[in-house]
Amino acid sequence: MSQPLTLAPMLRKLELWTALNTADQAAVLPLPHIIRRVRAHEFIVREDDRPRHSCLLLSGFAFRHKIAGNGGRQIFSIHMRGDIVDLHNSMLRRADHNVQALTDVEAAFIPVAAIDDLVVSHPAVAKAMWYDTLVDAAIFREWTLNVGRRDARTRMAHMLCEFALRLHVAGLGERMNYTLPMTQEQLGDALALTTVHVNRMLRSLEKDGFIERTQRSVRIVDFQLLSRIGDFDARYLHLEQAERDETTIGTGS
Amino acid sequence: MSQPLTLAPMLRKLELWTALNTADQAAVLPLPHIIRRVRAHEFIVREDDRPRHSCLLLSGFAFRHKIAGNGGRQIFSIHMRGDIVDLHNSMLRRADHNVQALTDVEAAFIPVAAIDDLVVSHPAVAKAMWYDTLVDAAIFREWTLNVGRRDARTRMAHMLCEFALRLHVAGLGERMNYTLPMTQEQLGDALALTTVHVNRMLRSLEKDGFIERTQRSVRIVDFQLLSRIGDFDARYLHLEQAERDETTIGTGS
DNA sequence: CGACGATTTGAAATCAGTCAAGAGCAGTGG
DNA sequence: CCACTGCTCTTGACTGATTTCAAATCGTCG
Repeated sequence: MSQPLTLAPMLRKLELWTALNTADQAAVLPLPHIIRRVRAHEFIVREDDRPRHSCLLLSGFAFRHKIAGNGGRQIFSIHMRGDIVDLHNSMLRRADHNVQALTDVEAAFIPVAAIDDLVVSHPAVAKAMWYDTLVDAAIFREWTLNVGRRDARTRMAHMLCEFALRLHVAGLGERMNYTLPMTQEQLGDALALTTVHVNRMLRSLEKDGFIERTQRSVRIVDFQLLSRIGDFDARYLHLEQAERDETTIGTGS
Repeated sequence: MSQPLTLAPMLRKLELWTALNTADQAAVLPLPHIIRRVRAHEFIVREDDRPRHSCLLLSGFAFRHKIAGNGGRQIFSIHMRGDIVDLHNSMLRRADHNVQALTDVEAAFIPVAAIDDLVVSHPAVAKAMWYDTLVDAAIFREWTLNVGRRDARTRMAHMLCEFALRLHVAGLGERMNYTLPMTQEQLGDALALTTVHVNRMLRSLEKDGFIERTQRSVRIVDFQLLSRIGDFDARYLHLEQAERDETTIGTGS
């Protein structure tokens, strides 16, 4: 059961969305949970499971995806520290997609029943979690737009911008300079492109001076510029509150 | 403020997801609201608005969409009677996408503040609404998969299956025989295809005997078969409860 | 009847996919 | 310490599904 502050990243995430009073905070932190390490590539939830736990990421990266009948894989989202990664599946009772570890992961598994009780007794927490779901949904919409209506290069640039911002907000990644937690194949499955084409688009962005790269590490030369190239407008991430007390990420200074 | 049963379709929808006791029902029905007619093509919410009402569809169809920088439009979902069509935008406080009437629409506009109060005083209702958001998100994921990983014909067939089922559940559409509320251009924006290609795919499905069509009306010859063609598996709609007491829709009898 | 939007069809162009192969890099074991 | 293995990244040539462009037909409504 470990120290009482293990679930602090969850509180941090929820408070991005709504202010929580002391009583609410005091209800979240002592939620029962089990810490477990999950190896890269292991499944956290499988489609059709009936999950009995919700999973809070403490370190590492995970992703949601689904396999089409023709074998194609579509990745829906990438998750990082503080994300409650299968609130969707566990609240719906029956998983409609897979959640898999991208890297080695440390996670807190919270019994669904405990969350069920919590949301009844603490409406403000329920609202924060609901809000979290709403933001997830907003990101899904943006990804649909990305895949459906943007060309390959724009899509790629858009993804790089989203990563930069989300890593920054999660307190990972050093501003405009971060390491992608995924291979080009996985990037392809998120963008609905082939590995080959992902590679070409990355090189194209590099050649044109929008980014610098070595292996997985990416340096965004000018965030504003890449945003324009990637048709990226951060509003869909609903981070207004989070950004209030941050220096603007776009200035690069 | 009209009769006390105007909001019954909302109750019906929420009870697809969770049982509500008499007190909860009695809290939903008298929510303050204004009935308004909205003409086809009119906007219900615009990106960047700060909506002060949530909108329950009583009749007609509406859709959510967003315009990319290159002018392309991506439709995220189609809504029908009983759908609470901008819970997303109104709860997030700042709209990140547009909601527009597809046909002439009759809708009940409920003040956001009233819903805010309701979810604090009635946790079961809050949970049902949250669940509704979760199902919306599940549908967004499936659409991303559709657009990202299925070819044009499969995508088209998938959409026709989803419509059949959802119209049926909403108590509209006559089983395997319904009228599409949208033009081929709008279908294209939902499937991320051009009008021309939508037309070709429809004709192809028709030629091969999977559907019959006249104008907007569609008859699905064999639902099981079209499901196979469209890689359609209804589980993402999370209708288990709803289907429990329905005769199987697939048998066509 | 005329007009306008929606549907249909054909031909040409293109973006991204497929196929194939080589290069780089990390970990393993001899 | 180096060869071997396996994965990821990179590149080129070719293919093909879908788009683009253009024009004809259909339907509905004033």
